[in-house]
Amino acid sequence: MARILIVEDEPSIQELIGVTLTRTGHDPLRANDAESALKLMQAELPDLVLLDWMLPGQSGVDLARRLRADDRTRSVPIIMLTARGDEQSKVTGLETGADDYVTKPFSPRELAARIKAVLRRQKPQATEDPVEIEGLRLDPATHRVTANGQAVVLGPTEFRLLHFFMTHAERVHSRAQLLDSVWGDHVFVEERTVDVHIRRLRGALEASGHDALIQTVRGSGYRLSAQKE
Amino acid sequence: MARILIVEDEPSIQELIGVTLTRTGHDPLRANDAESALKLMQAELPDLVLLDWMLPGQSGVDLARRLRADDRTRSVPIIMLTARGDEQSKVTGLETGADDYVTKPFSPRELAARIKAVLRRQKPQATEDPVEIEGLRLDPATHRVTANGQAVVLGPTEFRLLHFFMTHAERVHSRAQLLDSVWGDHVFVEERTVDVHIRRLRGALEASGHDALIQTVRGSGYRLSAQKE
DNA sequence: GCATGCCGTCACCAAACCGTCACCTTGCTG
DNA sequence: CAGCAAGGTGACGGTTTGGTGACGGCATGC
Repeated sequence: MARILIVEDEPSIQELIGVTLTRTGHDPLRANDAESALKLMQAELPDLVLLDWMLPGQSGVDLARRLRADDRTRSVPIIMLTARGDEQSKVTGLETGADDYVTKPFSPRELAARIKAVLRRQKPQATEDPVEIEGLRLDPATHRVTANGQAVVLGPTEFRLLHFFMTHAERVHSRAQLLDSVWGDHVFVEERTVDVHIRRLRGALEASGHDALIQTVRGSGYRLSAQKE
Repeated sequence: MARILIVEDEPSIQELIGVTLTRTGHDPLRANDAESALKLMQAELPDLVLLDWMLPGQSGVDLARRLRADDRTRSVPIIMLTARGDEQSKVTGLETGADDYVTKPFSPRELAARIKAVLRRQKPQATEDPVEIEGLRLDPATHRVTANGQAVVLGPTEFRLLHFFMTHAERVHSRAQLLDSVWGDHVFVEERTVDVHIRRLRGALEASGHDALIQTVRGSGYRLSAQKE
């Protein structure tokens, strides 16, 4: 149903993705590098872009930036394919404005699920643009969050956690969802680990003057909310 | 809880997995090779398959491919057990359609965690839409009920109870029906417990300005109604 | 090698929530 | 209007859930 552009230089992976997409009722377009991807998009905008982190010539990150900088392509959601375990790239990737990440090696089912989720999330659109809430500002380059001139340094995990909250504010997220979105697929940690990071993040935010930004919804999870209740 | 099929020719490992599964509240089925596994699945589909990479006769990889090629078994998630940790076999494993892999030797804890993760991903979030009625707005995404701009915090049970009332408004529900729908059919609690929760819910709604929304029908049960009578 | 920082896990504590009961109020029936 | 049945309500332990401090492991940098 949906037109999905695959930008991936490795033929076998491109093929695997293509088959998966077709089987789940999508319409795959293929490109091997950034240039041909751009050319394809000139003709008609796809509904979603699957973008490999590493590409020959221009990297996937650069391409993502270009897509985000162009008014015409800004609204097209992007899912990044990245090798796993690279903390730095995960954080850098946040700058590019990708909507989701899938770490290689990935399962076709996992990929399909995330595509579905991103496409569904498109409809309400409206917000979830840049990261700008409550005077909070995230700086991916330095892992810092500045608030009221007060800057606090966060650990990588807390940084990604806060970033996720800021791009999905007001909604309640279960520990499972947070593990999925912030820690990533294929990682196995206890759900209670989320609690601890929430606590550390709260501590950091508090130190920067913001209080009670992250609320607990008993039995359901956590939420970042602008208004205290 | 979940029926999990173990396909593993080594008895000691099969036993270890079986114990682990039972301990984590699952229901293990066992098969020693691909053929008996297929036969077992003919009878009833399991919720998940734990598949050894190496099997006598037909390898686990082949079995995975066969399961993925068959419409009937395609939806069953697969976790691969592989002896070697090398990246290549992991990639291959996922290409065959496995949802995750665990490398031997594995810790029972890791296995349990991955099973949980895969099963969790199977049923995605129930993406419930907000329900709105008579100035009341109940939004599962934020887990909030707002009335006239006033947000009220509810406990989990009260939340489910109100949700049920709002999606089944204007009808009278007996305590038995409410226990069935809100608490679940396998829970054993006194019917009078419903009364108490009704009271708590009424209190919360009253605090938000809404009064007499939930009416008592003597001898029959309760009803949520827009117009007061 | 040693120090540092981050992370995941655990043990323990506090608070929230829940089911039940006892007792009171309401409403129906004769 | 007496008597009874059904529902309302406040209180109380028990259980579950989340908060928090501490600890060991691992990686990184010196």
